[in-house]
Amino acid sequence: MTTTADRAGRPGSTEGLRRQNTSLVLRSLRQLGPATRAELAKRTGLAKATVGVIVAALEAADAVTELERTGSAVAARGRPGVPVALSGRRFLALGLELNVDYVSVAVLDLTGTVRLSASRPVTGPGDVSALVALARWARAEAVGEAHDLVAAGVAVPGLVRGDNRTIAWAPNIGVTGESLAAAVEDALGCPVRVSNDANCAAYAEAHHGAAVGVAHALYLTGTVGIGAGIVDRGELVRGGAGFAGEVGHMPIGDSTARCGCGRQGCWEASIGLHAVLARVGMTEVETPLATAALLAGRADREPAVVDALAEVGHSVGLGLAMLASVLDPEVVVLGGFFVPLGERVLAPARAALDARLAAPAQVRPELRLSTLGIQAAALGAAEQAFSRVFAGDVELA
Amino acid sequence: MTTTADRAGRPGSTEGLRRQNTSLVLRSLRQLGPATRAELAKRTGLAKATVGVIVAALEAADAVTELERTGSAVAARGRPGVPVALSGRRFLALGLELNVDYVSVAVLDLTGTVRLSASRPVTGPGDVSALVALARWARAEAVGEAHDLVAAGVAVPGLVRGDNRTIAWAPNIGVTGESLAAAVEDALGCPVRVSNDANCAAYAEAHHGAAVGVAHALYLTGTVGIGAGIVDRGELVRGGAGFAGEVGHMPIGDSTARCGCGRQGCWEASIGLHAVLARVGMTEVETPLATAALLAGRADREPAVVDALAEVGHSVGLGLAMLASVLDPEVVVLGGFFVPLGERVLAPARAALDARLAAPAQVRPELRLSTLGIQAAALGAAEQAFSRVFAGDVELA
DNA sequence: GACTTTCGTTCGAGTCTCGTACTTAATGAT
DNA sequence: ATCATTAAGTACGAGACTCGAACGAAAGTC
Repeated sequence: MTTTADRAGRPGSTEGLRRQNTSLVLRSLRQLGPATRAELAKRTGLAKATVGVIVAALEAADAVTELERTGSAVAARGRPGVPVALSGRRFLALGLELNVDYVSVAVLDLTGTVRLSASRPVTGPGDVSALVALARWARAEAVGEAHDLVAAGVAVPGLVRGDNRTIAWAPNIGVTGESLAAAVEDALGCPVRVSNDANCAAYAEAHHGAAVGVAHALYLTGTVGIGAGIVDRGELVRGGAGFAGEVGHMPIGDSTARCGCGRQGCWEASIGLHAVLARVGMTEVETPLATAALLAGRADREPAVVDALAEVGHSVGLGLAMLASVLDPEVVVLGGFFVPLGERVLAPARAALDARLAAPAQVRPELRLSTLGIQAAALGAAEQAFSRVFAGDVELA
Repeated sequence: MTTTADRAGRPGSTEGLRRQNTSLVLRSLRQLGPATRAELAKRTGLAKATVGVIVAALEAADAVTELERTGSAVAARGRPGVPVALSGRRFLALGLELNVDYVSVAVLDLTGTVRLSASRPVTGPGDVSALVALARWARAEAVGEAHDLVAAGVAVPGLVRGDNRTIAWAPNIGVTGESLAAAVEDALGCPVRVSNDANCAAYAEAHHGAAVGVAHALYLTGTVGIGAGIVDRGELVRGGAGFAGEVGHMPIGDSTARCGCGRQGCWEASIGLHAVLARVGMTEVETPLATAALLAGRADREPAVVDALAEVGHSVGLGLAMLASVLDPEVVVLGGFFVPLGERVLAPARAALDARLAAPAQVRPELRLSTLGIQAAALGAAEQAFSRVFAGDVELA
């Protein structure tokens, strides 16, 4: 059992202090954009001299670069400062996703720019060798000899333990244990962390997508199953074993609906892809997203489909009401097959949510659609790989 | 809107480093008990010399004391060390609870010992002057001139904003805004933080009660309403506005049950005190706890009551299944009127929970009864007041 | 061209942690 | 009894870091 003693328990040396302040500068540059040293001092509260030293070290490590002074700048009074920005020249992070019908990869640089992003369909579920091949290809393509790969992350649809390594249960891809982490580590030669796909996607939306800068966000993904990722105070809520966010089998919606898990009344059985298709008498095509796009097309012509989607939206809203009561997020992002369905699901979900808000003082969380699409999980995995840098746990040198 | 930039954003000086390491030593003493300087060095990873300096400073501030060498110690080889322990001599924290039918107070010293604990019934709901009087009395009684009051906390049944000051909505006590915080601050002359009562109780259980040392715990309180407190990684999950844990009005259980809030199907309408009493045809006596004790007595004689409580337990389990899916706690603590009802509710709740666990890999969270009773919230408020000390945010001097 | 304003750096002072060496206090062997 | 051994706690100097003040540099303004 995890105890509170684990947490926050490392001794701090002066070197640690340096890392801490360095990460403060890095975060400031990442979140608030380029700035002169003087501006950075104001932003961070550090002394001008300290910022100077830190920036010099970062510059030497090729983590930041001085920008050309923009001629269009407002003519200020004194000596103009030279803006410093994060540099994408050296440090990269890599994110992978191993899913049922595809594998994908994203490479991110320190500035947050996506350097490479690709998906490939796979024939069988849980094709680890395809993932490793994709990883190797991405490494050769985007990283090469000129860059340093800081770390990598792998997103999987399944339960991953709190060690960010061990897959406890992932029936859809049929991979368990630490073998996946080991295989990818071997292929890339850098530290690898495995995470749940919804958690990764949530992290991605909170850093790049529809919920940028939001500290308390909830991400709901719809594929065949339903999964959630929870961001509280900017950090993922993982739970005791690392299994938080497994919302697909909560008893919500139609209590008679049979679920693939063998029980009745699971949320997934009301709003999962198969449930939606059953409602409108449609069969699945290649991917959930393609299927949903087709469905959205039909909704333009058939009022019955609109009604069916409204019912789905209602169940979505009911579940979100539950989650909002528990977690009080500022923004809820819907991903997966919900994106093509758009307002047809969102609007009734909002209505159901409004009807279910606990207190007058409580504000309905904003419902948004994912902007990252299928790349969300891989992107989030990459961003998570950088998180240790921005947290000051690891040094750029 | 809160953004991620708020978090973790203070610059670190060498002085801050010192505070950080000092808090590391304090936490080690609090969680793992007294230890010699050498043992502390091993526990924390700090150098022996550093621990010596830190302990000397803490001793000078009367925050720790050297213990008499226990004669019964195993005869070790070299020079025996002198154990150092947290001292209760100087620093105290005070916790208050303002509730519908009572106010209560708890005073805690640095060692975690409860120095004073008292409850008083009040005539009208939200009797702020009674709370202030109790606070003054406790200050005179337990703090006096000999001690330093580090900080205080107030627990209230209602929605408190993330600033830990502003009450946004608390219909049961009819107090809103910052007036309560100001009144208590004025009476005590130390910083005051206001929090939700369930959050405080959860914090108390995680530090003193049924979930000591558990990093991921969920607390469920039953009074007239139902509320939850969420502990993740040892810290309270507050949500965007600070309203996380408002689980009473989630749509769970009997979907036709009418709730006091005007809607149907709220969890509270199935497992709240009034719902339970209605099931067995009983009326409320003075307090929820007394009522539940009476009810437990009836259950010894009347099988129908046992059945009714089993139904309640089932609904409790259903809701906990939901919460466990979302949050994955290691331990769930039930408080309030659930305590007297004990296994009569717990056992069916466990059964319902087992039937609803999402994945085979998922372990059912342990269900326990609160051990702190009515004092939980006040105790948690006091403990929270100390949290800034143990986090290294504030110095003992 | 002198003045003002602001940026970035230099430098010395002050803190803090750390490793080493040293002193102290106990046990166990001779 | 005496001395080696073992381990705890302390003293001290080295090294790292941040900070404020002072200073030089690079603009615009009068």
